[in-house]
Amino acid sequence: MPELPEVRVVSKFLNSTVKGSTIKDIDVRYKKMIDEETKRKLIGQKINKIDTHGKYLIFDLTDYDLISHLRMEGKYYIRTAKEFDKHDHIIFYLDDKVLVYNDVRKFGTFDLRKKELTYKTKPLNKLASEPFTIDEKEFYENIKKRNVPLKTLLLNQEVIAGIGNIYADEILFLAKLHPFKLGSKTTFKEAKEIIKYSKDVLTRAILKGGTTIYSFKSDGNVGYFAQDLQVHHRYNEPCLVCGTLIDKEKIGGRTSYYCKVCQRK
DNA sequence: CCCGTGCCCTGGCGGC
DNA sequence: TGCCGCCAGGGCACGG
Repeated sequence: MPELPEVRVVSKFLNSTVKGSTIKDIDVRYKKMIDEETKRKLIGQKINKIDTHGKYLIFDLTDYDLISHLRMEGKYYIRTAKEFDKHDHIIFYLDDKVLVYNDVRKFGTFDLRKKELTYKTKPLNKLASEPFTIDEKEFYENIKKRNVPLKTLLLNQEVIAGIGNIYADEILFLAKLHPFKLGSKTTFKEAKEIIKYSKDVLTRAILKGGTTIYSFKSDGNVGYFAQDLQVHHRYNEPCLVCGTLIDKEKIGGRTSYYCKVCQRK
């Protein structure tokens, strides 16, 4: 599931392949994904660049911003084969190549906004800052008043942007904080540790091309951060710090992995 | 306002 | 081998 590092990798790929291209036509093969009016507005738009915010990709077009969220399995690739894959849902016919959006689960979303409304309307209006730019004090005050587990707060994009299930587990493990620890019980020092390790993990993941678990691929190449994961998906394997077997539990509906000895409540 | 639950969707896997 | 049921996951609507 693409999180901030994977989305950065995808945007780098898109900037290197479709920046400067113009959308000549679009084939919407899964109608629910892009409506007719949006499709009409997109045709003729030039792609100036592709930005990211958290897990969102933002195509900076001539008159609009196209906000793309990959959710679990969305991916972009430049079409080379003649045949479609059954999960190719949107085909962007650019002036010089064909860009394909492929998504097995069909969970990905597209939102088109006039530029002045991009950050004033859904889905970006309530989005928090990324760990790299978030104000520590503000983050602390925010989680301090919440009676919910840290794991849930890290996954809340209105609290901090870009962290998903995999990196949330890694961050809490490195910060030695129990995923069930409540935001309200967290100290300023601990909040700062969370930010510090968020930046650390995400930066290292970006450098490795992201994490490839399940079926995430940016452009046919895999990311290599999976081998660096210290707790996620390591149920019943020894903790790399103390040897205790890693626990697995659902928190807020999300499977969470943690070391009950190293991570304090 | 705050928090928890269920839904969207499909492939993969365990169980029989 | 085949089929069924369940699980995975991000964000949002909805309900208490």
